[in-house]
Amino acid sequence: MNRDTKVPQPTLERLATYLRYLNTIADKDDKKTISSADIERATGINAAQFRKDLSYFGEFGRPGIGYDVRELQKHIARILKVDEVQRVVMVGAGNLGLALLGYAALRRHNFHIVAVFDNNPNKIGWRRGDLEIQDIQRLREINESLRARIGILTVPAFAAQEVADRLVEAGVQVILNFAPINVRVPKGVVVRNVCFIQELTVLAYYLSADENQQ
Amino acid sequence: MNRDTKVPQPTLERLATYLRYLNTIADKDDKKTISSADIERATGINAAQFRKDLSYFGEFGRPGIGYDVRELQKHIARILKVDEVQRVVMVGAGNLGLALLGYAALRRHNFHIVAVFDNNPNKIGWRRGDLEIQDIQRLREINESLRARIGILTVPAFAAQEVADRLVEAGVQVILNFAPINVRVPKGVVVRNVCFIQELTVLAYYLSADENQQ
DNA sequence: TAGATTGTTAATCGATTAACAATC
DNA sequence: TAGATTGTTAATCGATTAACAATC
Repeated sequence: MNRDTKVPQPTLERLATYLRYLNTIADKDDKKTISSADIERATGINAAQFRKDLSYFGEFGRPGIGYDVRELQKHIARILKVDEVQRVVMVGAGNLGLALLGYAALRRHNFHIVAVFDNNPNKIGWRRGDLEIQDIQRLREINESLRARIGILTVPAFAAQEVADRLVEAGVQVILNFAPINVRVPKGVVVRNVCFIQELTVLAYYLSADENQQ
Repeated sequence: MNRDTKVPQPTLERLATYLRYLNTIADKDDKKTISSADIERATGINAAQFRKDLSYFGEFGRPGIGYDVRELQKHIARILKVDEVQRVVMVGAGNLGLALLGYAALRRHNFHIVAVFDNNPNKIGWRRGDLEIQDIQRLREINESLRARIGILTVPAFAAQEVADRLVEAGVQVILNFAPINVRVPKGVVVRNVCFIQELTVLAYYLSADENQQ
């Protein structure tokens, strides 16, 4: 065990990967038990790495046997706090925001979008499923009762910082930011950025040199 | 300089970040020149890190002076191969795919989506802007003339592997995968995964312990 | 008991950063 | 010349992985 050591970011990302994999096999329950070597085969992540990652949180396996699939699944879900519903507020009801609203997998993974905000008067009042797009001005007020602690930011870059400030003010503790800009937040608030363009840009580097011809 | 050493993945990601920042300041041309210390202030990335990152590709600055903003911008764009139009094919015309099609920033960054495919007969034939959704069966044939080398995968997880195979077969060299699954590809093909759920899951870890109350 | 597999320590690897001579 | 800032080397830091005693 390893408590009080800060958990490395890559460990958390891998935990999410293990969990995703466990989710896919937990239903077809041909296998009750799984070894770190199995995990390596399935995910490509080194078996020792897997054991080390878990060691930050406790001992979940049995020497000679392996790990009980269901149990491990529950443990990791618990560690990552996705074992119960997490309420999410979204700001930005553009193309991307609306697409995310329609993304059923979110709810399946316990992330429930409980409110959507925008500043465009033409959009405010629209319904989308069982949600009504609300005025961003009312974010704080409305989240007082909703108490969502996760925010999703799908506004244009120029508006991102201001909206991030509002989210923090409304009690949001972690933010998933789709705007291509680094927002500043107070200590204690965690931001992760998702940026397609950046991903595509990294990929473009790997294109072979002969660009347009061939 | 550092040629022939393999460029670390984090370096490429940071290059994309520098470029994004340079893009934002290149227009307001109050500053002609920028130092690594300026970069650190703006992006949070260590100044030595910045200089080291560039050193993999050449010498772009002048001691005592710094870097010419425009020049540096051009150099990095060139390194990342985003200095000219890159054609992109997309497979999967669901919520997410259609949202990406409407994402103007893509084109602004030289990524041109030149074709969209789906396997749903109800969708095939639809128009979206100047693109018509085409039958996935025709991917290879159509890309023979389009010669896109970047693929975007926005299909459900269960279909992702098969579609990835088709993309590779059609000459795609790099894939941006939005499906929550690790697709296997031949050596030489590069895949990057974008997975909201995974990002949200990592974020959930950082939520303070008292979950639903308060 | 013999075989399998864990959890953890120690060794390795790679990435980050400080320091500084070179140079504008 | 003095001050600023680069490019690169060397030191530091942290993450990955191999090895193995403990244990089912």
